[in-house]
Amino acid sequence: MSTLTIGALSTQAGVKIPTIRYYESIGLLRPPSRTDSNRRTYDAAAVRRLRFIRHARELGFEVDAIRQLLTLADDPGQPCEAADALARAHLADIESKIRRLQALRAEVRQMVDQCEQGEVRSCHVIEVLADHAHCLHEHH
Amino acid sequence: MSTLTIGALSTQAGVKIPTIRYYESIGLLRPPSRTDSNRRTYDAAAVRRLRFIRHARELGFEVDAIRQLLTLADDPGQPCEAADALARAHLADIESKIRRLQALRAEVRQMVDQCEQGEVRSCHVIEVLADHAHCLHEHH
DNA sequence: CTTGATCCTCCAGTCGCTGGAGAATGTACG
DNA sequence: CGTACATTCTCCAGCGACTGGAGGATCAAG
Ligand SMILES: [Zn+2]
Ligand SMILES: [Zn+2]
Ligand SMILES: [Zn+2]
Ligand SMILES: [Zn+2]
Repeated sequence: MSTLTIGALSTQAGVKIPTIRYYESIGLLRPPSRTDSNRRTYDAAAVRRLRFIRHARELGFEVDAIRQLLTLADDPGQPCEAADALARAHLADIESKIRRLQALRAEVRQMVDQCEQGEVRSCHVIEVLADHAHCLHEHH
Repeated sequence: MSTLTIGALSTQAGVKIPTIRYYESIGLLRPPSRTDSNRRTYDAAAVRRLRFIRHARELGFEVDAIRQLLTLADDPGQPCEAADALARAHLADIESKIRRLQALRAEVRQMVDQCEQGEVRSCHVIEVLADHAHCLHEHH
């Protein structure tokens, strides 16, 4: 029955100690048992749960989505529709972020490319920023 | 000499009133003159400056970079090197964000595609989240 | 027994806004 | 001139997802 200190959990899951406490405070991690001197003690299930959370965060899922995914993961008999819907929504979100960034990249690239390394007075970077009419696309 | 109320400035520049006050508080906009009853009064230069700020924000520049860009724009005789460096740095930032998002897209797409709409027990979405070893790439 | 590592709680800061409370003006209409 | 409504003022709290510091308690090793 190996129990872990918060420091050991932190190392095993690759999550900083204040972040672990933060996850507990927002209800992502259940409050663990405590020693007589009030220190948190974790078990192997907590490591799995925290790794799940960290991995989902690395993949860009928001905390609220992770909360729902954890609820589903806790109940393996259910249909996985809801989980897949969350993942698809996240995918759509990523794709829209990519599109936006690609549009920005085009604008900023053009600014940079057209600069002739002269005075600020005639610098294309400053000109474009001062007037959206110089942009390639109507909307950003 | 037409002076503008904060509401008129807000309309002309497309920036909300609390945001204008916020920009003033962080030193992006200079404190404007005031009426006898303490209301802010703006001129045409303020409209240009605020439009510049808003456009730079839309293009993703951070406030700190905008502060530097404004300082440069105020001094048109200087070489534009610094402005271009800021723009290039921003471009590099956008590009790295795009790369990261494309990696995430690949992972999440794979999760979604491999789901067979069964039980949570065997759902690929949940499996991948629980174990990074299922991921396509080592690092996210 | 002392030192240094680890842990506890609480609170403030990050970034770029956004919005609400409560009070003071400004403007328009009758 | 009064009244109603719109606009503005300042101050402060909240978003999301942490991060880190202060100040104090406790643990493990020599
Ligand atoms: Zn230039
Ligand atoms: Zn533009
Ligand atoms: Zn599934
Ligand atoms: Zn992974």
